[in-house]
Order: sequence, then structure tokens, then C-alpha cells
Amino acid sequence: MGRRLRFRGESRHKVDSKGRVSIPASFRRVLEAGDPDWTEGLSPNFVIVYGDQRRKYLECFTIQEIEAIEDRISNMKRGSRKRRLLERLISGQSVTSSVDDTGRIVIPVKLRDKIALETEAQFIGTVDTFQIWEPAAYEADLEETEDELADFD
Amino acid sequence: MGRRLRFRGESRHKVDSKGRVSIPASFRRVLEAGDPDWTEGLSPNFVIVYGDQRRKYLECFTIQEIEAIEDRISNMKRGSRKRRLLERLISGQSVTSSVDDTGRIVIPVKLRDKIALETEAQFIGTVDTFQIWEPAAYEADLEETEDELADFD
DNA sequence: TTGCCTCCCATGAATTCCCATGACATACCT
DNA sequence: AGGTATGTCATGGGAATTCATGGGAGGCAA
Repeated sequence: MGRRLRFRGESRHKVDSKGRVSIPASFRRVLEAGDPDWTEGLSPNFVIVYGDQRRKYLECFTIQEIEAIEDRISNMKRGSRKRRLLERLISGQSVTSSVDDTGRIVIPVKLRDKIALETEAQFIGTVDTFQIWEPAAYEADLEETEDELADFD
Repeated sequence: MGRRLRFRGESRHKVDSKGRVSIPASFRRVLEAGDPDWTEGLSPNFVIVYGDQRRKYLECFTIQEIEAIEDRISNMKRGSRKRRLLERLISGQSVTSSVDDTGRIVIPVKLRDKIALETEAQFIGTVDTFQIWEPAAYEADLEETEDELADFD
């Protein structure tokens, strides 16, 4: 298997009245490359993990990436606590979705409500996944992050 | 893997109305050598990291170089504090780009604005990355550096 | 029967591609 | 040595394509 493409960069896009959002063009390339069933002209599939209440963002995985994680879960001890938790998160609190031919995804109402998405969505790449945030929540988190970084680095 | 080429020297180039800038020819050789997908005749890819507000320059990495850093991040515990910080900084605040067949790169408007690039860009090699500065900001930083250097020896 | 979702069509703006030129260098030829 | 080809570099302009975004019609479901 060749090297896999990576999610890099951040950008902000409109969410229209139907819940549609363009995803950054570069992310589409990564999703395409990470979907074993994808071929030129098709819409790549991917998985949105939304997690429990506390999580304030949606995390999106390529098919390849999510399957790798599922495989790791299968190898864990059946019935172990860690396994049960991960199963719930990855299989239960997630939805499979796909990019349409104009490069948009539809975020289901339930998920939009969960992270309080209204008119805009903030995208950010994190190497092997990307996240979707409500812009204000993202800003808040960024500031926190930068403060911590000032301490650290 | 053989020894890797290095970015050395400095030079200044015009930024045209579309945000295009020629990069020093010697830097191209380094980018080519540092892109695992590159072969003769292709345009090498590379990554521009722009970082947070405080950073006054753009830093450019070869694919090899940035992936080594990203791999270290990917191996950290998912969701850990340190990993989140680095994801934000390195993966979030960056863009993948490529050199065109005439040896130019396009600096997106957002990044040009960030470091106040207008008609010219100053390039400077720093061994395994190179930086892009607004010329005046570069001069200012140089003086600072020289003062520090004077103290030093 | 009111939403919600999936196709299909439409458009302005931004970005990439393709072709072109002048300045230097180095190489080659006579 | 003088002149001419050859090559790389830095830079410019317009055409073609991709991107982000909006709206309508029909289907499906609670």
C-alpha cells in the first residue's frame, strides 16, 4: 500500500438551509484516496463519529482509517471495558456518509444540533482525520490551545 | 535513503497579482528530492506551515520532513493534550502546495495577508526548511538577530 | 402534509493551466 | 576571439477548469 494522503489545513464554509456544506477540496482528495471502493467519477464514502455529549465537534474518518481502527478493536479482549467503550463510540456513535458530486456533504439535523451548527462550519485537518466545529466553539478552543502552547513550547 | 539535500542561501522575488512567486532554483531541487512521489518532469509537493498569529513568516517543509513530524504526532495517544496542541499547530495551520512547471508557487491570499506580503517575498534557507518573509519584516528580524549575536560572541 | 433528503441545474469567483518573453549563462563551432 | 545555439530562470497574460454556493422538483417518511 502506498503512503496515504493527509488532512491538512483549516477553512470555514457556509451551511445552507438544507444542511449542506462544501468540504475543502483538498479533503475530498484524501477521502477519495482513502475509500477502497472509490473510482473516478464516484462519490467517496467516509464516516462521521460524533461521540458523546461532551464532544463539541464531529470527527470524520476515511473508510480505510475507520476500518483500521475497527480491526484493532476486534483484536481486543472480548467483553473488556475498553473494548465495549470503543465499540460504542466507533460503531454506535457514528454515521456513514458520502460526498456529493458538487463536493458537499449533508450533515444530519441531529448532528448539526449536537454541535450547535448554524450558518457556518469550521473545518480543520488533523493528519488522519478532520474535524467539524461550530466556529465560535472552535475559536474558544483555539485560544485555550494557544495559551497552553505558550506555556509548553 | 541517501543524505538529504539542504536549503541554503537567501533571495528575493516578485509576487505577481495572482500570488505567484518563483522560488530559488536550488530550493526546487531540495523539494524534489524530499517528495517521495516526485519523478523527473513532475511538480514536487511540499507543505507550508503558517502557525499562529505571532509567527511573522511562512515555513516550508518537504513532504518527507513534514510526514516525519506528523508520524510522531499520529503515534501519540489519541485525544491527549499534547497531541491536540500539535495537531492544531502543525496539521491545522498548514497547507499542501506544489511547485508549478515554471518553478513558481502560489501563496494563497489568506497566507499573504497573514505575513503582509505585497510585491516581494524574501526567501531564506534554514537547513531542513525554508522561510518566506515580507522583506521589511525580515530586515527587522535580521537586525534583532545581529544584536543578539553580538552579545553572544 | 410538513419536513427532510436526493437529484439536477445554475453561476460568480477563485485557481490552475498553457503559452510567451527577456535576461543571463554556458556550450559549441569556425 | 567572435558569434551562435542551447538551457535555465524569473516573470507576465489570458483561457479553461474547479470551487463554493444557491434554488427547484420529486420522493419518502413520520
